[in-house]
Amino acid sequence: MDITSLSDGKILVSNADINLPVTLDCGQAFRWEKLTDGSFSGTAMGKTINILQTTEGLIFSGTNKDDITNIWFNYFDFANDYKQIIKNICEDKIVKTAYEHYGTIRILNQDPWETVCSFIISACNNIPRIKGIIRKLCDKYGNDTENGKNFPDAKTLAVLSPDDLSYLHAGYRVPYILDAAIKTASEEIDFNKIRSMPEKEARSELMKIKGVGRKVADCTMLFSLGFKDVWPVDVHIKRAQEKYYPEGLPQFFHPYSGIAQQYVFHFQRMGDGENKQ
DNA sequence: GCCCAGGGAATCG
DNA sequence: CGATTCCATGGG
Repeated sequence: MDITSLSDGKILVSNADINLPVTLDCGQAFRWEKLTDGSFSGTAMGKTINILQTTEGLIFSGTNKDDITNIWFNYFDFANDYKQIIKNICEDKIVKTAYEHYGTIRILNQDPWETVCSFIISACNNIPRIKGIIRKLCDKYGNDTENGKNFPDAKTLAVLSPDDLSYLHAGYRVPYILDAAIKTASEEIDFNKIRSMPEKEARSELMKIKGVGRKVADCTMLFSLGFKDVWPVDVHIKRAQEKYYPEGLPQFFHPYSGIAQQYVFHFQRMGDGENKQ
C-alpha cells in the first residue's frame, strides 16, 4: 500500500486490496452515501471525508496523510492480510463464487458505541430505513465535524427522554437506544475492556444492554471490536444456512468466519439470481 | 389489507 | 433449553 499526496490536496492510496463500494455498502456501516460520481462521502471516527475508487487506487478528499495512517488504515482493517484469509475461506464454493463476483470485502473497525446503537436500530428493519433513522439522529444530536455531523456521543443521548427521540419514528427501539446510551456513558459498558475479553464473555457483556441479543452483539463484535470469528445470524444468513449449509459450517472458516459470513450474506442478498436487491 | 425488514424481551412448557 | 407472541414503522 502506497500513500501519495496529489497536487490538488487529495491523497492517493494505491495497491489497496479492497472493493470500496461493496465494503461500504454491504450493510456493516450505515453512514456512507454514494454520490453520482461513484465516490462515497461519510463521517466516521469524528471525520467527514470523501473516497473515490479508480483504477489508480483510492482517492481520499478532505483528509491528510496523518489521518490516513492513524485513522483510516485501521478503519479499513488494512493491518490484516485479506488475500491470505480469503484464500483459506474460498475452499467453500459459495464464498469462492461471491469473492469472484465482489472482490475483497473488508471488515471495518468502526466505533463500538456507534455500531451497537446502529444495530439496535437495525432490529426487524430494512437498510434504507435504518440509514434514515441514523441520519435523523445525527442531524439533530451529532457534533459538527469540518464537513458534516458525527454520530452523537453516548453522553448526549443518555440524558434524553423517549419523547426527545419520537421524531425518529424508531418505535420500540427508542428505549433500547437510551439504555445503551446510559450504560455506555456511565461506563457500566466499557468497550475497551470488552475488546480484550474472550468471545463468550464479550458477548454476554454486550447483551446486558436492553435490545442487544445474540445477533446485535455479534455484529458489534465483528464490525467494531476486532472479533473476526463470530457469525452473526440474521434472516438472510438463516436462509443461506438452510439452503447451503444444512450439515453445518465448514471448519476452515475459523478463525475468520466473520469474513466468510460477509461473503455468504452478500451472496444471499444479491448473488444467487433469485433474490432482489 | 398483507408481507417483509441484518431481532429481542417476556412468557410459556 | 425451544417455541410463541408481541413489539412500532414504513415500503412494496
